[in-house]
Amino acid sequence: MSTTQMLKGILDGCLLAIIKNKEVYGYELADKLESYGFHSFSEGTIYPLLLRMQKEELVTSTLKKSTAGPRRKYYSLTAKGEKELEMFIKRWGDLQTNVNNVVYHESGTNLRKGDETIEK
Amino acid sequence: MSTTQMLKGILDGCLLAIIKNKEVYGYELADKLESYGFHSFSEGTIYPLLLRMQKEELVTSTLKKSTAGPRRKYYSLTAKGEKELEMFIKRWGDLQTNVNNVVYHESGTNLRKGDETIEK
DNA sequence: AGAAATACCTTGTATTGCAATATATGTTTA
DNA sequence: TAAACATATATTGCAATACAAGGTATTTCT
Repeated sequence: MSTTQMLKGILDGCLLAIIKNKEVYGYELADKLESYGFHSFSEGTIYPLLLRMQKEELVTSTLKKSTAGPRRKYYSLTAKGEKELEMFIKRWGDLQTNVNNVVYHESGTNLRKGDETIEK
Repeated sequence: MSTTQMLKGILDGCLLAIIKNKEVYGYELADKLESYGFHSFSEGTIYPLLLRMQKEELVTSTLKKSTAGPRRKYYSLTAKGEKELEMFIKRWGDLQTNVNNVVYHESGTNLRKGDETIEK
């Protein structure tokens, strides 16, 4: 049981959320994720994921010149990608609810996690 | 991206939490998880997981007669299992914080659980 | 005896995070 | 000029794990 395993299938949604917020390029995403609290991600994780998401038409990419270094491939969400992000957020909310139900021994009928505000 | 993928590495912790709460047998766990809000789980998921956790000495098992059907293998947490559960709960808390940070575009500086200092 | 429900286990497959490695571009420094 | 370094993308192979499919054994009910 490791953090790596717990991330499976969740990282996609995180990337979609970041890309929706602002056009980003792959190499940038590791730092971006770190700023959100994650440990930095391997490029061997991020690039294959981006290529897969592009193949699935969730994102599009455009090459742009960099101020320093080779060209960057910037990613944007497609309409399909936005839809996928919405579904991810719903599934993520359900997962949080259910796991917290288990951990704190509550029944699954009450406690809706959907519409609460995030407190700091 | 599916719910299946999002469960990877999380189901172990859920089973540990359920077993800690009350001695249970494998076949019972599918229903148990459903009562907590999950869709029911395949036995092909649960049994290998229980065997693995026993091999790792996180749980112990004892066979008991059933009122109807073959004997049931009841599982209990070991001390090591309780420790593992605690670590899971911490990792799960961190994961929730970080993913919610990403989804709602907050910075990761105010960690809810970790209290760990982030270097660099 | 036969059928159905209960209960456990094994095998093979698909998915995915990641280390290791490769390749290419631009800047800085000796 | 060349060497060194940082930036940036991509590929390969491995490990972990949820799960469908299939199998075995026990008890109860007709």
